[in-house]
Amino acid sequence: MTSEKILSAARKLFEQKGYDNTSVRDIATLADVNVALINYHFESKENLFLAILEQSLDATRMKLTSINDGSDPAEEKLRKVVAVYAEKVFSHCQFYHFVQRELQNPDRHKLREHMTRIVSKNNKEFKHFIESAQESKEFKKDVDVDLIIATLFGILYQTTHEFISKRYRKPNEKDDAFRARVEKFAYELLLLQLKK
Amino acid sequence: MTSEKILSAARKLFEQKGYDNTSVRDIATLADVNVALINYHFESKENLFLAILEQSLDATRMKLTSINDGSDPAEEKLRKVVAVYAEKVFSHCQFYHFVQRELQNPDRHKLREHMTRIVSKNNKEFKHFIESAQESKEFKKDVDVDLIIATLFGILYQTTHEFISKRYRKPNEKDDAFRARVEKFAYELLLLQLKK
DNA sequence: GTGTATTTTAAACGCTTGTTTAAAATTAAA
DNA sequence: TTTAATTTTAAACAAGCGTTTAAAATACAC
Repeated sequence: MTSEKILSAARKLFEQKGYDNTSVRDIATLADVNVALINYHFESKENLFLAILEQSLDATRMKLTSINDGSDPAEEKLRKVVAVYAEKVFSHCQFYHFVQRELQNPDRHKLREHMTRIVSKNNKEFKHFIESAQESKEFKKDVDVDLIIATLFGILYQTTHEFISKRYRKPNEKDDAFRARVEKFAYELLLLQLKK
Repeated sequence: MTSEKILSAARKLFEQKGYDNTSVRDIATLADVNVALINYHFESKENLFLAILEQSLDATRMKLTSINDGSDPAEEKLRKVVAVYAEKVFSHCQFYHFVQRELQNPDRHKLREHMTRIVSKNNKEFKHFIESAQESKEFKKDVDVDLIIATLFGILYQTTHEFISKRYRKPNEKDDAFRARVEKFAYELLLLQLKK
């Protein structure tokens, strides 16, 4: 019970403000528990964060695997994969931006190492999807798979920056309309690169 | 003299470690000056950062304007614009990643407001380039200009994440070879979207 | 009900942060 | 050389951080 309260408060705050800007006291206040309980249940702030990250990325990977294992044509699988990532990034954009940024912080060795390990499992699943669609000759072979994956993430992360959302958003465009536009744009751009 | 020493030390550290992870004492040590001199010359850490950001973005904007004012065909201008941004982002990737991230931190109002103002001047210059190439009928009209710009930044930021560089990089690929690959990929992808 | 483990609490610890202070040193002007 | 203004210094300030402690409260087994 206490652990769950801490986890959910911490997830909310990490997503909103990132790791550095979230203090354990913030978390304790929102979770309505004593500060010391965070260290009692999770040993450290770092451990708490890794627990949350692992939960989140595991859920994503399960979705990817299930798409991969399905019998859709590659085009439809691609659409679904893009949708999964768009959902993830748009719903928790600050959190994922933080993950991205923290991954290149040369200081926090341990945190970074652990994060890289978790993240790369998911990337592998994505790459596997494209490569098997290439083997079944649904996608072109002469493409830079890695840079295509980077392009998708790049578009999603870039458009979810709050300031850029406003800038790149059409006037009076609603959140979900904007997300749909980005999703469609990314899907079509990727398909144009991949489809034979 | 002292101001310059502080500026150059601060630029180096902000680029390496971001804003939060750079303390004024770090800066003072590297610049070999007393800590108090930072506040004496720049009033605050925040002001110091903004001074550096402004310098850097002004230089970029000048390059963009000069490309815009040149007489190259739109295709060549695009290649040059991509090169300018690739140079900027690859050479100072941690710094720009931090700027991106900090721009969406809802806490630091003042810093964010000031940064947005500086950044948006540069984005406007970029958009202006594409739109004038559309008017001269060198580029297609029915494209989502904002999302195309977002795509370029997205690719550059994404591929410069240190951990992703390693992941997306071909085995044994050198830094400059990787950058050239990304630059070419981005240029061709954008051209494919824009060219008639 | 008694005794043992687990959980929670308030308080403090040690450290780092950006900034300020007031005196000392340096520079420039008269 | 004297005076005033500028720059540099060491020290301290106040606030925030993650974490630890030792006692109090609660839960659970026998």
